[in-house]
Amino acid sequence: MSKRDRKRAEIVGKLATHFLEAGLGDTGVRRLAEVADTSDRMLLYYFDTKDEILAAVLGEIGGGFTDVLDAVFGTEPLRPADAVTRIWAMVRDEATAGQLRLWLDLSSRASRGDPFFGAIVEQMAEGWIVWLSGMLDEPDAEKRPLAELIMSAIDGQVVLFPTDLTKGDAAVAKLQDLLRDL
Amino acid sequence: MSKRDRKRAEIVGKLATHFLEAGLGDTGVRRLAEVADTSDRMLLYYFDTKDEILAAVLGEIGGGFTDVLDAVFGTEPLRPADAVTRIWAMVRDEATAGQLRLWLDLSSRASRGDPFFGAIVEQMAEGWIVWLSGMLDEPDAEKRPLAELIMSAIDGQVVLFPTDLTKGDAAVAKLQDLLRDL
DNA sequence: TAAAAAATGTAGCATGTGCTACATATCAAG
DNA sequence: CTTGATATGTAGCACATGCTACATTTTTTA
Repeated sequence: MSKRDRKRAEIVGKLATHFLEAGLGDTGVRRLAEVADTSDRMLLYYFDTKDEILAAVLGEIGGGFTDVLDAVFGTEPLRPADAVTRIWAMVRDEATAGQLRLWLDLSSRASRGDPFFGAIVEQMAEGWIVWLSGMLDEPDAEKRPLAELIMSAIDGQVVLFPTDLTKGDAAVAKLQDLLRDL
Repeated sequence: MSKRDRKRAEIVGKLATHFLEAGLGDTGVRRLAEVADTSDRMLLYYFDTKDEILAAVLGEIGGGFTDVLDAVFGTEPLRPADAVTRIWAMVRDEATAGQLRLWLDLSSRASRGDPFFGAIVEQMAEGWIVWLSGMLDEPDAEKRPLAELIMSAIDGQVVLFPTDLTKGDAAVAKLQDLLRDL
């Protein structure tokens, strides 16, 4: 691995950690440089453009995310209601909150028409959905719509109650009720 | 009402309309001035600061929001699956898309801890939920959790598929399936 | 060890931002 | 009509943005 590649990986790692903790926030190159313990000059030496930096970092976050999921969950099949229990517990956990905040940030930028963020969100959403639908103990034809419903209901809590996720408990419980009859 | 107050109201009105149609987007003073048919010089003559402008506009939007909902829908009771049909149609409509985009914007800012945006989102979320639960033809105890679930599932589509809401059709259909057995 | 290549610092450009100083124009009150 | 307040245009400041030109140091290679 060339020095360039190592440096890029190091920078991406530091920025990914920071974004997960602090949300997307200020993405100015001078600020990114601070976070990565280098100078803006060097950032733009190792990367061609600011967008390339963000793409690399968000790609890393998106890619590493399903690993996290696999680590937190097993890979054994789950009944839908149980999957909801697990995912909701994870989302409610403060350690995961940064990722959700980040997700909201990305989506809102994507929905403003920014094609760069649009592509990233699409990729991440697909990752979540494929992962979850693979775990569901249901007929194949039902897996994907169910996974999409569960993911959207969970994400919806973040939109609806961004300042206090506990308010989402009732809706999630209701979803589990409905899913238990499957 | 002084001329100053009238001018302020006029500006706030134009900006609110624009934000509801186009999302928060570019909030630079020069752009806001264009939208409000005036100059940046005049915007900052009638308002002390850019933040004061945004506060006034978002306050206006938050306050008048349930009126918009009542105007679009009637007030007759609906079975949950039918409510989903109507709301989803409304959200899928391009004319409403801006409101959702705006909501996403506000939520993402709120989730970063900004108390001003937090309050607005809370107000809007509560408005939607109360409005929807009032329309549901269900036992009282079930109304609110159901309304929250429906709203969150719909909002979740916007987070999951910000660039192409049609992808949310399958999940919404699944939700309707589950609700039909109630 | 000399030459070539890679890495890094310094300074700055062009554009965009929120906001303001200053000069005028318009209008109401005496 | 004069005068003072209100309203509006023109120009620009100070700072932030992504990015780059140029010089210099450090490392690699022959």
